[in-house]
Amino acid sequence: MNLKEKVDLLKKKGVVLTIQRYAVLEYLYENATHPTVEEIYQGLKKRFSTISEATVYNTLQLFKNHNIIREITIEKGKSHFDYETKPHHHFLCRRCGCIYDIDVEGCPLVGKKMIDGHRIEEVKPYIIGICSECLKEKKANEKMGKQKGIV
Amino acid sequence: MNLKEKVDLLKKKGVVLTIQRYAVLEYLYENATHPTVEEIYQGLKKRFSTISEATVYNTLQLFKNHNIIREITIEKGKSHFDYETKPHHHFLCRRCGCIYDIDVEGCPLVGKKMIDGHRIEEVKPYIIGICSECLKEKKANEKMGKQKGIV
DNA sequence: TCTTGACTTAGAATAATTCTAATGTTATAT
DNA sequence: ATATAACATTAGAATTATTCTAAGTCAAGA
Repeated sequence: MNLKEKVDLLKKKGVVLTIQRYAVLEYLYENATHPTVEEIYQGLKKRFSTISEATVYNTLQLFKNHNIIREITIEKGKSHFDYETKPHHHFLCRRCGCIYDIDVEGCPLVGKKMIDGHRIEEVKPYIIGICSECLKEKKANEKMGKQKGIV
Repeated sequence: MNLKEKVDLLKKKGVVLTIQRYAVLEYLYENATHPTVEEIYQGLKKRFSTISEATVYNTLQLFKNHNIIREITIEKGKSHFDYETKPHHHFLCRRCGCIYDIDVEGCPLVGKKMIDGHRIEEVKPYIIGICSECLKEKKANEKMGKQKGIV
């Protein structure tokens, strides 16, 4: 869904789109890197010097409740936010901290409504490891004999 | 793996099993409810009045690094710990906060080593919703006309 | 214009976790 | 058996992410 469609959807739901709220949504749209609250806050402060962290928190919570964005909490104590709401997996690189979107073919949970008698509302499949970029680097370093292995 | 097997495994790895460390492992073995650090700490304080939260944190970290236990972080800012290390899914009830173990048949990620060029080390599939117990309660309340629906 | 209610702000409060420095314990080599 | 070094534990301080609070700001309708 593009930015305009989400804005229209929010308006239809009766959500007041203040300048700060629009800026948060726009930031997420333009930064598909799954930013944290702090990153969003720092990014917006450049344009809105008086914006407060509480507003960023409130706005993200508001959008989340309207299913306009998704919250990702792979590492404890740090929330990331995703403009994309279609179900997909996330890969966290333990080395560089980057989060990648992953499409897993044939996940039996996608579209499932119930499991073991429990009602499914949301599925958050997180994968943790070392990303392709870091693997490349590791290999290069080993060739040069600089590091014996990062692991 | 039972308690004795894990204790032996730790000893073989050269980990000193102090009385506090053993107590943490035993607590997890006896409480399969995915307790938080606070719950473990409070539980152990009854027997070891001087145990410190830092020790619980350190010990859990130590066990985790040796793949003796697993850490679960579904909700942001709260870690739960699991004695069971075999790959399985977790279901969090948004209403009562309980965490259930789930066996998902045919998950294409189980046993997979690589995805999109990234190296997989751990898979954490979290499912969020309303558990069967809470669904029952909800239904009962609706019948009695007490609540219109909890959602 | 005035009022009302919702939004934003700055800073305080809270909660989970980590750090620190002092103390206690254990294992090893003599 | 003892000294020593290495490691573990403790209590409390510090840090970090998040939420709360109270005051100020803004916008829409009477």
